[in-house]
Amino acid sequence: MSTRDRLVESTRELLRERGYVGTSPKAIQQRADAGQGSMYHHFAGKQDLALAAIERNAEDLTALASEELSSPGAPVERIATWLRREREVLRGCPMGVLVQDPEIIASDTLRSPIAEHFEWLRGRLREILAEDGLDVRLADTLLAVLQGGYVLARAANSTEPFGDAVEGAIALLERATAD
Amino acid sequence: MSTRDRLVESTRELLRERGYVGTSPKAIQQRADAGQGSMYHHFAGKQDLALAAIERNAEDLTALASEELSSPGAPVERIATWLRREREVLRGCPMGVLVQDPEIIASDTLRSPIAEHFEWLRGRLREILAEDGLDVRLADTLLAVLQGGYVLARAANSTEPFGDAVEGAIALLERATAD
DNA sequence: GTCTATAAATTGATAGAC
DNA sequence: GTCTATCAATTTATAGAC
Repeated sequence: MSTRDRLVESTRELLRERGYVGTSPKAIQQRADAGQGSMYHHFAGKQDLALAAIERNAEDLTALASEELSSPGAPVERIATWLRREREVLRGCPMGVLVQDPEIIASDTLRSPIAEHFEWLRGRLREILAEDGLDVRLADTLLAVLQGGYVLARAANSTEPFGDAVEGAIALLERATAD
Repeated sequence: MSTRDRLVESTRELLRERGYVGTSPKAIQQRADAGQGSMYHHFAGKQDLALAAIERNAEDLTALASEELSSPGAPVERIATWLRREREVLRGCPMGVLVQDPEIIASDTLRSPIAEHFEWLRGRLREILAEDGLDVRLADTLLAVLQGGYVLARAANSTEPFGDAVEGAIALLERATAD
């Protein structure tokens, strides 16, 4: 992996672990085993690195969700497959955590790619819900269950609330479909 | 308001706006119009202030939810009242945002009061769901919808996803009750 | 491309006078 | 109780040699 790539991967990890405000250029360099000069050669600064990390996050997460949501099966089955994907819940959602960071929210440059990712997911879920004639607002409900599940799990320091939240939502959805 | 109280209120605001990592003692003092010496007289340091702020958050939020969830009306109606309470969505949940902060998650002292608050809410919701014979796991689903709604709203810089998530959840719940 | 030096500002306290 | 001084460490770079 190139120095540049190591810097981006290091930033992705640190953003997830410590947020944007809590991540220092120095920490990024150390984890990437790169020097100060090297980092500033490849990137203009902290924000530039964060942008690259967020864009790579978006690519990865879009690819995963896209595949799950397009698999064969009934609409609700595909949604359940996506919701039940194994996640490192206690580490937080790579995108969701960022949205709580004051400096990311204050910067359209950094917030936009995150907003676009959620917007894409929402659109894809709406299409699938519409196949079954379900209320398309449920796209936001399902996304919220996932993001909120992470929050509850971290508060409790346990993955249990995440699992319960997801299973509860799937059960409600199945009942709504059985008409 | 006493200097001590102003310091706590100042900390509550800053924790919500900027998180724990992003909040400096200096900023707390300036917003509270208190000097350095004054702050360190009343509190042992940043963590001590955060603890006081979190505890006051918990008191306020518990009082609000307690009242809404105990109002007259059917179980699902009471839950809907609580979910539909007007919130300053784009400012984030005073408790939920904190849970994404690396130093709060790393400190049991700071995380515990937050965990207890969610635990209390979960228990209260379970009691209410049980009244209608509903799956008690839905307590976590509903809490997650709320917390996730905040996340989606902040990502989109719009309150719309929050409203859709909540209304979608209420609609599902009403349908599940109509048996 | 990578390295070292330098730096102004901020962070989170402590010390001691009033 | 409140104030000012001081401080070691960190933050986020920039400059310029190699």
